[in-house]
Amino acid sequence: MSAFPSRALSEWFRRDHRRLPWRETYDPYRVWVSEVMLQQTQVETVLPYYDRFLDRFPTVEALAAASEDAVLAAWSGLGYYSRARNLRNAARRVVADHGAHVPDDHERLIALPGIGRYMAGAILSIAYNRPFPVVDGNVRRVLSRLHGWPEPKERTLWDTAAAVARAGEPRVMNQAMMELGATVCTPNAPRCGECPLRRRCEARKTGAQAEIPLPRKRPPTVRVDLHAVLDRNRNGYLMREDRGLWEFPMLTDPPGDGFLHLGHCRHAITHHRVEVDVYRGALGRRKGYRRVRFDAVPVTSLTRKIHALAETPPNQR
DNA sequence: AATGCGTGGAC
DNA sequence: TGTCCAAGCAT
Repeated sequence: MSAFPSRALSEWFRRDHRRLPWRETYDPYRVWVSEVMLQQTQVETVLPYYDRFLDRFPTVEALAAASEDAVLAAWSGLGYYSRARNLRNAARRVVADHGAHVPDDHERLIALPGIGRYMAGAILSIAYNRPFPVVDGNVRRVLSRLHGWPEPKERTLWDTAAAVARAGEPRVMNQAMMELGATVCTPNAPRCGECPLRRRCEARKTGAQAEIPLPRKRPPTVRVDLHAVLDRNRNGYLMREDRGLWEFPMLTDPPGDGFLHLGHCRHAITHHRVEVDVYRGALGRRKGYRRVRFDAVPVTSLTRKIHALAETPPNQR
């Protein structure tokens, strides 16, 4: 077994990595914020949020002192809002229990809400340059192809990633693997000609890049028809707020007379001036209806518009 | 272990 | 236009 080509990889990273705002510092708090934002979220999406969020909450103390509403407002549009609530709660604990110092040991990091094995490894390696592994989707794909594993075991991936982190400067090695997966070893049409690992890559040897790694089995999509209730009263439309997100009440059965199905009323959103009534909790969270898969819901594209409208003060409309 | 979480990009 | 997909964390 030949050694991992750490030199080729680190030199490639130092030369070819994208210059991104969160790569201008190793400040643990900033690294942490970037990792939370980037979780399940693409770089392009995060870009407009990152600096703004840190202007608003420049330190872990500032974040800990902020209200949940203020943090959610800064997160609005990024999705996965429990990330923002966990981040704030974790910041409060860092201030209360660790003297506002982001922990530099695995046990204390992973005990914080919203920090799992990946994020602990990312903070330890990138901020503190300690040799802890990271396995995200990018690393998984790069390692699978490199070693020719169509269905890699988690255990094997983490063990292999740990060896990678130790093969050079941890913050460079880990970021290089993720950057490689994001920019070169992409899911479709990987640019193998530019890859610093190409001479060792098993998938490339056999031309099996497209089959490695195999997609994970997904449960079949269950379709559920949902009806958003568009209840126009004299002040506007009835809406509810679910932890910072505005939406129409939704029912599995068609609403009765006096209500309109949103699906028939798309124009209403853009053709009327919408005033928002806050409708809190009377339907219960998801009670009485189920949302099985988000993209099976026919009102998603409107939710964002509603959210934007709800945030605009009435005197600006 | 299987599932929900929100958004945006690919096709 | 709709449908699928990404891929970390908590539960």
